[in-house]
Amino acid sequence: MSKPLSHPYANDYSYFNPEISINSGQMFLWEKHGSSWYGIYGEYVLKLTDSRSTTLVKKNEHKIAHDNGEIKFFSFPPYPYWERQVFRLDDDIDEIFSSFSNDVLVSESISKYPGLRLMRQEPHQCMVSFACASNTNILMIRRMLKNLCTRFGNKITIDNMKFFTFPSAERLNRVSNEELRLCGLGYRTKAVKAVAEAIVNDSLNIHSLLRLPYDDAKNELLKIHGIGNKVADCILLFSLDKLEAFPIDIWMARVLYLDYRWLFNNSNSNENLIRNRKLSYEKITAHEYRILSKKARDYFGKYSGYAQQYLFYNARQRAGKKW
DNA sequence: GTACAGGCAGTAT
DNA sequence: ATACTGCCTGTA
Repeated sequence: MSKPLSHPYANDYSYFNPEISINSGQMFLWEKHGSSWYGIYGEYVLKLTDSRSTTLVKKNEHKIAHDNGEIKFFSFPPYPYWERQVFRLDDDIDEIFSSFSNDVLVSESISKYPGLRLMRQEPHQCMVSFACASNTNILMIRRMLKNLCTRFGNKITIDNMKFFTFPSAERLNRVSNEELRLCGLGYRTKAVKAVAEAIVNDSLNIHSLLRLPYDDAKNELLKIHGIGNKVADCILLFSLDKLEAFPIDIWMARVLYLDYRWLFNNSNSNENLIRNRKLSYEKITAHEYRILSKKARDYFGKYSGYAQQYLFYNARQRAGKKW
């Protein structure tokens, strides 16, 4: 599944920072207890303990998937070397970073937030998560997803704490719309149901989506009710290995309009687009999305998604947001 | 009360 | 093709 680690930091986990990566808004179901993070990854509960800040690492009855020096990685059930998969340690981070060396803001953000990385999510969970993400805020998304897990997931006790795995597509597809709605999904109920149904009847096949090129995979996703441009790009970037995806939410639109205005100065029609925008609080139209997306992806290149993550995090920090 | 939050689909131009 | 509008829900 994962390539062997070949870059210079292959055995040095200090170059990525789980704390900042988990907290950068791309993931929803991770919680910190003590010096450990616990994350829901489909049917798994992942745990990492940063023993750099503590002298004692608590031994427990769960299988140690991997123990690599300063940060210890566990999972239940066992999932050996999940950190390589989830934290994308198979990416050539030096090549990725150097591809942005001409861009001041991304380069600054890379050195300003050391250890921030993209994370690779479980695809079904990622699809449902972002199907819940339209027109709401991150706290609400977390709540909806936690509700889905506690109602329909499996309970696993770790370190005397209860965790609930993410409900499978089969399970969600069997659940009635009324039951789903009780999780606080509102009108997103239909979207979640559509995702679950598409996976169960195989009109969405994760294996083939992984193999398809970006555009084709995106077109498949867009056929699902509740999945539009932004949600599709999030799914492609965060779970289907399409690093050229560049999700544009309201925050990224602000970044593009404020910090990358010059990108749109070439053509007159794009000038109008910018001038007509009152300020950066309007919702993004489909037309706008297409133009912004093309410009950004042409400019940032095949690792656009990484640039997006740094710019997004920087914009949120700049605004003093704490999720 | 009412504005707002990591968009989207349906409908009208 | 592009623009306009309503929408679940909880919080400020």
